[in-house]
Amino acid sequence: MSKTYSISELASEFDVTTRSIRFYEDQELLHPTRRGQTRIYSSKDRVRLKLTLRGKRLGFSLAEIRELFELWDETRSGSEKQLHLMLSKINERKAALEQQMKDITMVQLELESAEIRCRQALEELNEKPPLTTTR
Amino acid sequence: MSKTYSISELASEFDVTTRSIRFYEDQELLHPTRRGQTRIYSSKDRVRLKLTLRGKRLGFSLAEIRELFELWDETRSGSEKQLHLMLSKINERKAALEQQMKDITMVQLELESAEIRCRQALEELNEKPPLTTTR
DNA sequence: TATCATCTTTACGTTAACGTAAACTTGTTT
DNA sequence: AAACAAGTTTACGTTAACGTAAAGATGATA
Repeated sequence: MSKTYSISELASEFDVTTRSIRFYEDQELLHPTRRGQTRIYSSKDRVRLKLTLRGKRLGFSLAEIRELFELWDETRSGSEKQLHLMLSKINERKAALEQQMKDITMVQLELESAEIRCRQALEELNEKPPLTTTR
Repeated sequence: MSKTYSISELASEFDVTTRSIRFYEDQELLHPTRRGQTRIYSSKDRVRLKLTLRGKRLGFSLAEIRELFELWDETRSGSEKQLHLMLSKINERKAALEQQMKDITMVQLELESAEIRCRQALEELNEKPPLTTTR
């Protein structure tokens, strides 16, 4: 038997609420088994949770994330058509991520120049201190 | 006088609805002037709209974007305290963006390997075609 | 002058992603 | 046995970011 996790273990490891984890199950992103009425999470579930949170950080909706999971599952034993569909989805995502990279780079540049302007303003404040605080 | 824009000009240029643009004004992200009751957007407003949309693509909330705008405006004639606050905000954002970069890189790698696996599966389908379609 | 196209305000509706509360079961500790 | 911790279901509440009428003002055009 490989390792399993309780809901609160995963919650604290990834710093999310149990409510969220149950919600992700409701949205069919996770499929834990049960012992009695208690949820048991496999390491596959753990990976899925990790991927889910990463996807969220990237701005994907839960529905999109689910779509990707389902596509991938279907692809593992998929027909040629399924495989081509998966490939096109993959390329959609790749294009979106490239756009995001560009956006981030732009904003980083803007932040850089903003920082420089801030530091210059600070220097000027120190070179020409207000009269009330001089001497 | 420098160039001005109507609401629908900006809407079509950036592919957003006029509803959104008015909403951004409601959230104090834009501050167009008026001619009569009609909104007139300056090129500064245009830049702000562009930055707003870019920020959104990066997962910033409108409130966060507004906060950045306000900080920047206050910083242009700011006290030392304001400048330091701005610097720390800038560094917060930089750290968040670096994390996003890492996330994107991870997902890109995963997409790459997924693509490879897809292509291999396709090759295998062609090498070993199902009996029903052979000859 | 009538009809548009474009703009406006007001206001209720919608969706996603949970938060929060209530009431209950199950296993463990005192 | 009583209390406590951790889990459960059910269900209503909340926030952000708009969508979607409805009803009216304004200037240009047929």
